[in-house]
Amino acid sequence: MPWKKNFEIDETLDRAMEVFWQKGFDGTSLTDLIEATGVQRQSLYNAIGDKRKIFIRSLLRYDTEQRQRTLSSLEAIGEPRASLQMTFDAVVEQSSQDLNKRGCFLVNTALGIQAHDEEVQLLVRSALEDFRKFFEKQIEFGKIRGEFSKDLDSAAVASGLLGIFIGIRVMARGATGTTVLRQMADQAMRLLENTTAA
Amino acid sequence: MPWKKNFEIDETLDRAMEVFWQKGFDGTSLTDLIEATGVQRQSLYNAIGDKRKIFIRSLLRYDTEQRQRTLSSLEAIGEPRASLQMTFDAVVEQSSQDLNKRGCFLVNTALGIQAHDEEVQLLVRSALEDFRKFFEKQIEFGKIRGEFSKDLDSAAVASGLLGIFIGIRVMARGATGTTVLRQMADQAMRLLENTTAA
DNA sequence: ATTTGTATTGACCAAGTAGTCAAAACAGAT
DNA sequence: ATCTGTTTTGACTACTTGGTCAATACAAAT
Repeated sequence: MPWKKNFEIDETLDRAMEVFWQKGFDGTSLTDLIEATGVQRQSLYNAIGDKRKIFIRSLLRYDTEQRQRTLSSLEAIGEPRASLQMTFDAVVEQSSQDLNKRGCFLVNTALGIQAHDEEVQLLVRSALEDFRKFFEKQIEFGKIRGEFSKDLDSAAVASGLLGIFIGIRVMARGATGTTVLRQMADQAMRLLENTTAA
Repeated sequence: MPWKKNFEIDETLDRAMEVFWQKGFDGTSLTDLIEATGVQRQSLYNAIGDKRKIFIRSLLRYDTEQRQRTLSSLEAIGEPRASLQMTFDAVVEQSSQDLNKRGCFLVNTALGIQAHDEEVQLLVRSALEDFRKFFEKQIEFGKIRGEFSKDLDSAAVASGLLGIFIGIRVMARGATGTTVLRQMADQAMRLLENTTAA
C-alpha cells in the first residue's frame, strides 16, 4: 500500500480558519491559504477540496470547536444567572483583548456575501439558532430555580439576548471602545429582570 | 471652454452604492460598477477616483441620504417613546421586506474587512455613535416628558438599544425569520421600562 | 471655422485569481 | 529490490482583477 499524507487535516483547517476569519472569503486567496497552512495547492485540493469547501469545513470546525464547546461548558455551570453573566462578560473581555479585531467568525460570515451560499447560510442559521436556544434554556431553567421571574417570556428574552450578543461582536470589530460594549452587556442582563410600567 | 460631463455624479454614486451594498467591497469588481452605472472606466476615474474612493463616497452618500434623513425625521416626531417604537418597527418591517437581504450598508461595512481602512472605519464609527446619541437624546427627552423613569441610565440603555438594533440588521441578512426579529425589537422596548429585582 | 481643453472610448497592461496536469517522490507490500 | 498506488511538487492555463493610455469626440470661446 502507498503512503499516508504528512500533514494533519484538522491542523490545516485551523490555520485556514484563522485566515478566513480575519480576511473573509473574498479577501482570502489560495496563495494566502497555502502560505498559512504550509500545504501545497494540489494537496489542499486532494485532502479537502476547492476554496469554498475549505471555507465551509473551516467554518464547521469553528462551530464545533469554539461555539459548541463554549456553550456546553457554560451550560455545565448549573446556575443560569451566573452562566449568562459569564457569557456576556466573556464576550466583552474577549472582544477588548482581540487585537486583530477578528470578532466572531460565524457572525462575520452571517453578514458576508458568502452567506448567500445556501450551505453556508444553513450552517450560520442553525448555529445562531442554537445560541438562541441556549439562552432560552438558561432562562427556563432559571425560572424553575427561582432566579428569574416566571413572568418573563423566555423565547422573546432569548432573542433579545442574542441580538445584543451579536451587536457586541459587530461593534467589537473596531466600531467602538470597551465602554459601550460593557454597557451593552449590562443591558442584556437587565432584560432578565422584571419590568414595571414607567 | 470645454464641455460638461453628461452623467450625474450623485446618480452614479447611488447606483454604485447599490452594488457595494449587496456584494461588499471585495465582491464588487470595476466591471460590476461600469455595468451598474452605465459609466465607462475612465469616466469613473475622472469624476470620482479609484475603486476605494468610489466606495467611500458611496458610503458617505448612504450615510447622509439614508441615516441622517431617517434620524432627523424620527427626531421631529417629538414623542420619544413613539419615535423609538417607530424606529424598531421600521427596521423590522424594512428587514422582512428586503428581498435581496441587503441589510444595512453601514453595518455590513462595519463587519467587512474594509473596516480596517482607517477612513472607512472613522466613518462607520461616527455614524454608529450618532445613532447611539440619537437613542440617548430620545431617552433623556423622554425622562423630561415623564415618558420614561428617571432611574434609567440613558447612556447605557442607549448602548443596549444600539446593540439590539445592529443585531436585528445582522440577523435580517438571512440568518432568521421575522418572528425573532420582532422579538428582538420588543425586547429593545423593554429596556426602556423600569426593572425590579426578580 | 478654428482653436481649446475636457470627456469619452476602447484597447491595453501587469499582476493576481482559482483551478489543473503530469511528472516525480515516496512508504509499504511483495 | 521491485512493484504499487497515493501524495507531493511546481509548472501551467485561462481568466479576472484594478488601473492606465493615447486617440477620438465634443461643446464652448474665439
